[in-house]
Amino acid sequence: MADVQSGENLLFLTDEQLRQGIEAMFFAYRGFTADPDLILTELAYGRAHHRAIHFIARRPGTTVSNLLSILGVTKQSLNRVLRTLIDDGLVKSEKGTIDKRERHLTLTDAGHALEQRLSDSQRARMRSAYRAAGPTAVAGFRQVLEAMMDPELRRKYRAMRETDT
Amino acid sequence: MADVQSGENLLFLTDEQLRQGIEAMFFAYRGFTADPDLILTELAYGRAHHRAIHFIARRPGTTVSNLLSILGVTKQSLNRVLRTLIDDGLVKSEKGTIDKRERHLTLTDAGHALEQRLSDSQRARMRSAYRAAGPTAVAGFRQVLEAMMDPELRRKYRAMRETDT
DNA sequence: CAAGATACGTCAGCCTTGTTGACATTCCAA
DNA sequence: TTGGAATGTCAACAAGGCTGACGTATCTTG
Repeated sequence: MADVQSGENLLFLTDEQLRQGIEAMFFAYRGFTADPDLILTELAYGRAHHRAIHFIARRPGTTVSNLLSILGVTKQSLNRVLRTLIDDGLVKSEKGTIDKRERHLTLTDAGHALEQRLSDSQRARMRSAYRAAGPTAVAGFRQVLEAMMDPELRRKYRAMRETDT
Repeated sequence: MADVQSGENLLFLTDEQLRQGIEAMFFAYRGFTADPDLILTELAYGRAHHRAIHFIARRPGTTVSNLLSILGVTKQSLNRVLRTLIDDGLVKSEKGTIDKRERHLTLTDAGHALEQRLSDSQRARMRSAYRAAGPTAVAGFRQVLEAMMDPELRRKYRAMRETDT
């Protein structure tokens, strides 16, 4: 009985099941990025710009180094992207008043407009996937994704949730 | 009553919930690729090599054009990767016997060895995430991911599952 | 059989986005 | 006042996408 039970419960841990999960992640991520990518291409931006815009929108006034720790890229890489966004008038960078070394990043009106377009398109797909799968599935989806993150990123992810739901 | 019910059922569709799902995908995908990336870096390969190896292992004897349709890249891009894998003796390319225009791709022993290393490391994380979240969550995870795919890729994903579970 | 389509390879060049390394500036804090 | 942190920037490089063009077998079809 214990054998049968554990056998049944662990079926989802076979190598085959795991591999299917891996492939599902691969294919789903393509869908996940497909819609914003269309908009970005049209504007000669890339995913890096999207990511920066997303997290600046999420945390207005965030600093460069905070953004770096979330995105996990080098400052040179981020800076190149920020440079174009600032020059194009989508992002505003302001010296900190408390700590004047820091730059606080916010979206301009144009930045907000683009952010809205991008996240609308991405949310549309998410919404239809959520709707198709239902609330229980969505809860499971979130649980597995969270368990898959590196601890450090999970911490950041959760912190981002708490502060402003 | 109908209002309350639909309100409750649709809570998982608020913009905030959707955005959290989007961020979860972003952070989880980083974890998803982190472990194989370590191995690949050490061998001077990239994710593109991993993807090719994965799907060749999954479908031994697959053709170049089939791989192209799964990976969604240009033949030039794939060819660059395949070239190095063939030259390094990880992949074997053989003219088709029925249609001699086709090249059938298989892994060599060395190719299998690397594939094993890569997928072991990726499955380990998957397994621990699955274990932490439990079977119900995993079912939901898979459902949402499938619903998120482009229809064409969902077709390919399902086809890959059916043929050899 | 001739003509067109298909599968594949390859050359050349371009872009985005990541990397390392080096160096300057500004400013906080001990 | 001095070390270190936060930021910006220059330069060079690589992976891995892309387009366009061209060539060569090999099927397929009229």
